Amino acid sequence: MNAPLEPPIAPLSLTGRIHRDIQQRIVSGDWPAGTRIPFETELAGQYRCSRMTVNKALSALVQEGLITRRRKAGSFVAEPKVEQAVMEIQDFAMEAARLNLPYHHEILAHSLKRLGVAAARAAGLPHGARVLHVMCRHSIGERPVAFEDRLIALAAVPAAADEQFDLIPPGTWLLRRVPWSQAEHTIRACCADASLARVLDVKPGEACLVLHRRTWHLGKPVTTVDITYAGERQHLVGRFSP
Amino acid sequence: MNAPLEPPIAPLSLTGRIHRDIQQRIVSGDWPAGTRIPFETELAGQYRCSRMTVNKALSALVQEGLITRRRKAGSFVAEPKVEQAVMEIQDFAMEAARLNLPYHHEILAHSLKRLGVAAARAAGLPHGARVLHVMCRHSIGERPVAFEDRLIALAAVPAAADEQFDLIPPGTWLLRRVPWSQAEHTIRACCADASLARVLDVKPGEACLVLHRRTWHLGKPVTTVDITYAGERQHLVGRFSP
DNA sequence: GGGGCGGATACGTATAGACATAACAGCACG
DNA sequence: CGTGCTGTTATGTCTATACGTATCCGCCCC
Repeated sequence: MNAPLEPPIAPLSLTGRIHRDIQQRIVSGDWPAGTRIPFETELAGQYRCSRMTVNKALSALVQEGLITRRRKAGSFVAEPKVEQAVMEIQDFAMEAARLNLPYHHEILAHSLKRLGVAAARAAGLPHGARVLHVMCRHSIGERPVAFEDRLIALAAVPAAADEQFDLIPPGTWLLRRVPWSQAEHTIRACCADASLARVLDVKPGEACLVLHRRTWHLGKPVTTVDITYAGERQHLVGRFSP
Repeated sequence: MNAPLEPPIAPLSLTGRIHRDIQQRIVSGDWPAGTRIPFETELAGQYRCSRMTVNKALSALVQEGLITRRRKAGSFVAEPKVEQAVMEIQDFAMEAARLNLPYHHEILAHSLKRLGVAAARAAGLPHGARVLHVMCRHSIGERPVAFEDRLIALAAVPAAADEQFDLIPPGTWLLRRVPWSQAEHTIRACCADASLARVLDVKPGEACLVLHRRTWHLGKPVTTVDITYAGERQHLVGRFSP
């Protein structure tokens, strides 16, 4: 069922054509939300194919959230879930490569500790949990672009205790080694205080973007990170379709 | 094929079980990226079902981006596209309902105009295009939560010219009436200047989150909006899985 | 008039079989 | 030695059929 996702150079399969035709009529506004689309049997007649072929196309549209289906009632164009957007979080190294500038990071702090009560609650970890605390600055060219403040739960990632992160930044290291099954993002704005301003080379009081991310694996916390982007030089971008 | 997305209260179909089993092994890290998953015929044997049944489950996994398939070679666990996150943008009215507080909005400005050169470029519209310019404040309870500054291209949405937006805020109105096929988000931080501080009831200089969204329909711009969230009271949250 | 019942309907799921196609592997021939 | 042919294999696609099941709609009876 990946045909409709690929460039339509290859001659589309029948299922793919049905899928594309209906998708076009929906996104073009031809069939607004709530429209009842033809029954499986009707479509099967129109395309001179079996009901299963139509069914595969419609099932794919359900999976994409474009239609909903009810027994006996029929298939209907779904309400657009516009409030969901695919947000692409920047990878600093990639961003630097795109700008043709060198990327580097510096480890500012690196310590093993046990969490106090307040810190444990903030991180969603049990009181006294052993964690690795890493602080790190990312730079593109000569300008700092972000400050990263991260806790890694050693219960979930024991190997992190032996890692210095001097060659690979902690985010990249974790992505490569640890699977994750759930995550949560929070994005907010804050004003840079004196120490943050110094680290990021911005004026004190300048607005910064803070991305807070918590990651779990099979219900157990893996890592908690605050990434503070340097002032108005940085922003997050996302492009998406319904 | 929507079974695996629903709560598993209903007894899962065979296709759904195969789907879930494989999905679990992938997200659990049991089968890391690149692992070849059993052939369709093998799985059909294991589950004592026909190849079509397995095929439907695997097709759904392809659509979700969890696996890739190559003829003759087999099916493989895909590289995780971790940098994609589903970001849920808050709907003010819904947020207010959740807090059991009244929501209301006020139209602060409402004018028909033609775009100057600079404004047209910023909005991605042709110079001289007729637009509706609306500014609006959203409040939950008695506190303002966001300031909305929106341009609506009348070429794409002629009906907007006759709408006062006094009952329905412009964002909601557009969502209900106009289909869209592409959008772009930019999130950045800014410091509130004097007028913004007054509108949002925050201290001048306080950091605010700005969500800039441009929407197209069939390649033609529909609307451009800046939503400025009131200081540190507001933030964006997203929860997601690989 | 209204409430319950049953039939018709449209989707949900699964089967078995068929042929097409891409790709790999091994063999043979130049 | 490498190049091309061919057979095997796994997926891709489609058909025809079957039965389950939720739901709608209209009929009938009270």
